[in-house]
Amino acid sequence: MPELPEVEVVRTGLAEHVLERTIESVEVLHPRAIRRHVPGADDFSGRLRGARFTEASRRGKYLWLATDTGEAVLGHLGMSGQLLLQPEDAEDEAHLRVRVRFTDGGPQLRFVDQRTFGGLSVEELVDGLPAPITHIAPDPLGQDFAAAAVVTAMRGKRTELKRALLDQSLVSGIGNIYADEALWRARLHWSRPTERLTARQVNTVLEEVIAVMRDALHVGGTSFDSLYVNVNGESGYFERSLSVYGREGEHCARCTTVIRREPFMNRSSYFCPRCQSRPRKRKLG
DNA sequence: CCTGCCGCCTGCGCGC
DNA sequence: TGCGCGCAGGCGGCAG
Repeated sequence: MPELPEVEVVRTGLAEHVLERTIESVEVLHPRAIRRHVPGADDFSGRLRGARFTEASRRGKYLWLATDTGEAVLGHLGMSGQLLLQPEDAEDEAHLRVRVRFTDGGPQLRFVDQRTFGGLSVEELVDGLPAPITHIAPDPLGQDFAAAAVVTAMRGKRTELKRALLDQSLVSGIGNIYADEALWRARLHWSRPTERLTARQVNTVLEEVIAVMRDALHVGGTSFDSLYVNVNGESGYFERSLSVYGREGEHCARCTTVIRREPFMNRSSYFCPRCQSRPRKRKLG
């Protein structure tokens, strides 16, 4: 469940269910799930055994659980990852990758990931951030988000607007869905060159990113299928509120023009060709 | 330095 | 019915 609102739903669930619990054992069932943990599975399990989770945090699409040993389990859900709380006797999921048992004998924490693009690792905290994600920019729902600085940085890039929105080192947490939704709300075409946008236009699209993510968060995030669920396996309801994403051939809610899909970075961009007019080619010089 | 493209994985739905 | 293909919400690494 990869974009910010879905990851935040998971973080909230973890905060409710795993804090102040002590780890009895950690079982790695698929080595690829901990490939970012360089010292390997035994080290991963060994570092966590006996530790207690103290805090559940998130930046963009990364989340981490700090422990009383001063380290943290860093997680990314990739395209298909789930963190679930399951009773001891619940059958193993088909794509169960990592299992955490607690000394209290309560529900296990399970990392389930069909495509294994996601993963877990144990990391040192550097100024409160796991070391591998210091390059990830603050996300739009965070306290430390500075819109003016992001506007300046984006306008300094020579790329297309949607590429900039997906660039996690500029602003984090945005993925394909919320990029398309924010662009539609801001009435901007995905391929607008960033260096020709006004500060006001970039500000608008960032404000719409915040608005659409807040809306999604209020209904538990976006779920297209059973892969995208909270820690209790429940789906969010934002899918029904999407204005353009996945709606090729349907009518724009603002102007009734037919929504289009275009190939973009080996996936898709959805947009209203009338509300979001394509940038004109401009002569060089 | 910057930008853009590729590979990593599995499963599902569609058209033939 | 079966098969091949395109598609899927992401990222790091690397080439140019």
